[in-house]
Amino acid sequence: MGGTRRAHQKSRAGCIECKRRRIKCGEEKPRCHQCKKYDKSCEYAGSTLGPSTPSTRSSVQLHPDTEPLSQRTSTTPVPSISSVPSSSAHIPSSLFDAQDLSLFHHWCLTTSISIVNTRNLDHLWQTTLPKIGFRHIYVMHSLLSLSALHIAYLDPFEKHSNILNAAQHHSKALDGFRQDIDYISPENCDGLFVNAILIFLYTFITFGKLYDPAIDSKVGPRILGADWIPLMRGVGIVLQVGYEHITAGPLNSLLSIGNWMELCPDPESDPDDKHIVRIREVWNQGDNAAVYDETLELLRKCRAWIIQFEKMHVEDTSEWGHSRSWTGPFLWLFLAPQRYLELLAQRQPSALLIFAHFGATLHAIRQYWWIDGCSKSIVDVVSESLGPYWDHWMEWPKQVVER
DNA sequence: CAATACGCAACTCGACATCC
DNA sequence: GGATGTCGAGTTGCGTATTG
Repeated sequence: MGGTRRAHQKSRAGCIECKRRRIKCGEEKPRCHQCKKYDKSCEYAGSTLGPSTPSTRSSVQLHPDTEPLSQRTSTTPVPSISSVPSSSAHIPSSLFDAQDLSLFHHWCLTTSISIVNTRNLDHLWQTTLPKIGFRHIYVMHSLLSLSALHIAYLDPFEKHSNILNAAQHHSKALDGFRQDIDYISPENCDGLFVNAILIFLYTFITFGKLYDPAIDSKVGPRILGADWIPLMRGVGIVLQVGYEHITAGPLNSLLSIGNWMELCPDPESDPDDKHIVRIREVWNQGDNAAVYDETLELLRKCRAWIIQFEKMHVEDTSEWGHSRSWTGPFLWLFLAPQRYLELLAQRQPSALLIFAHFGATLHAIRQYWWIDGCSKSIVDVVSESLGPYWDHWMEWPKQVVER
């Protein structure tokens, strides 16, 4: 005791173990010096820890009523699980507030089995994903955000507050994703991959039926890729590094692409194929024609993929493991050429037109609640962006989404 | 004696006030 | 409006007591 203390530089993002032990963390990644020295598992919080978030040492975070949900905005850091470590062994239960636990309960009982609603795959959403969520807190945030959106979808009276709550969790899920993607390893590639899918679902849901102009004034840019195009690149990086590990693990079934490679667009089984094919006239021989042609062929394939499941008998889909029609949009978005996504971001008319036809294609799988309303939003936003000059080419997508 | 626990000084940073 | 200062809540990690 006595004397002056040694001056020191404070870190702001030390690892969970060093914080718990109240010792200096050098923040080396993937393992800090202290954790290496004492052979501890070194985990960094999956979300940004705002300077004003309550101390992780105090256990006062079980306080659902201290801040009305309606006052929670994306710029107001929500106390509670923002600093939960990514290891289940280190999650103090007091860091979850009662509302989060309620959302988790809803995920396990209801939302998880509503995503694809197929017996063979429900287990993955209901059990495997929460397990990954215990290891990677950003995945847990994603699960909670989808759960909140699902409640908002089911109960219009609770819509506004649940959408706000979902936005909070989504923002933390994104923060964690951004942090972890710089350190892809066998330990986190499952978490990163599954989080990308969940973030994607979130994006779809929020510009579908649950779109709320009071909360989100920039739906147009979001629908046209402001959110999901950068995410697409992230998924590509995760799969480049972790593909073998993911396919060898519990998420294997999410990566299985069945007969996609052999699938051929078939005008006979798709009566609307002519509407898709005809938009080639728009870019015929012009700049980027090859990119648009390739993207359009992928879209036709995506339609063939969805249609084959519509026509399958239940016993056939069970042979497949489950109906995979819901994966169609993901496959198209993921396989679309990078150049196409750039052209879409630039709002080139041909790219927008293809995207509107993709929107119309989504209409075929609107039985999934998370896609309900997306097709109309996409077509509306594209139509507004293109203007009346393109109405002739937008006729069919507009018709489809009004059905 | 090394590892762990934790009191509390030092520090950070947002909010607000004041001045230019 | 921007720059600067002050305040105080919250966070970090030094240094020491305790434990095995």
